Amino acid sequence: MPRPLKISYGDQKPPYSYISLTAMAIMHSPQKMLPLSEIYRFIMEQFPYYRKNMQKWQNSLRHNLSFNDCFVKVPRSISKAGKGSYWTLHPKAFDMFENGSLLRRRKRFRVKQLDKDLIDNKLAKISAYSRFIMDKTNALHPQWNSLGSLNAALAQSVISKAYAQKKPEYMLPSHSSLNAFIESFPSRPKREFTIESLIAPDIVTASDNCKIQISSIYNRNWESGIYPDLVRMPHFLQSTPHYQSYSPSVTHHIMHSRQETYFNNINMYFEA
DNA sequence: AGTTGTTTACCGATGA
DNA sequence: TCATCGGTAAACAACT
Ligand SMILES: [Mg+2]
Repeated sequence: MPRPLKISYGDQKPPYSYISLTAMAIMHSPQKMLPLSEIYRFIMEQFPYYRKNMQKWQNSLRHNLSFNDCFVKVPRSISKAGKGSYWTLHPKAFDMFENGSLLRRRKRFRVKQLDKDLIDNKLAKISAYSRFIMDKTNALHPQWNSLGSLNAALAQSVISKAYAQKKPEYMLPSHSSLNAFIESFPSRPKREFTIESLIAPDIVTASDNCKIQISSIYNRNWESGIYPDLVRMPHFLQSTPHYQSYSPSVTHHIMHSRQETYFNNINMYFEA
């Protein structure tokens, strides 16, 4: 990663690309991830050049965050307030700026298309799983699917009570067996070379009111300390017909990666 | 209304 | 030289 600079560039433009500057900010943060506003702050504090024309270079920086695979979003935990996601580096991009920090890298970091296909498959399974959950919820409590004015707290208590009583129709696989359970769902066929499928956004519609979008992928271990504060896979009981956002986690292994654990962070939106 | 994030497009710079 | 990397502008969706 680019070095911290004791050198002051004054009003001169520092010899770093936006990618370098962003990586610098991220690597200097305690948890190796920052919200967008903190990336701004770091750059402006370190380099006076960027205290002017903020709308322009911040637009460029946002473009870099989205465009480059080396930057991935990490969803905020529900407990933490905040506007956007955290941004971190893809673990395989951590040594991207090994030899100094030049304006231009040898190669632009890209995630293998095969990996993206793997994510797509997993996403389809999770989508099917969420549909299963939604259908099951609707079957058990069809009245909850009717419009709006449901008492979410009441629904929560009803279901958590049934769950505590271990009523079989309410039970879900434990978290430890969840991955296998999700894996048992069918995946989507390979992406076809039609215009529509190539143009289609990476959003899979599980059911009418459930959208799932890949938020980030990374491969840190639980022990690495950088692991974000994720929320466990929610009970289907939590998916009341109110707008909610979850960050379920799913593990899978990718070929040639030995001890690394890949995590998909996926935002699921349920709306009434 | 301002922020955050995605995407397309164009062009200059740069490295192999 | 040529493929690609980086900077910039801009349209736009979605969220707070
Ligand atoms: Mg990205």
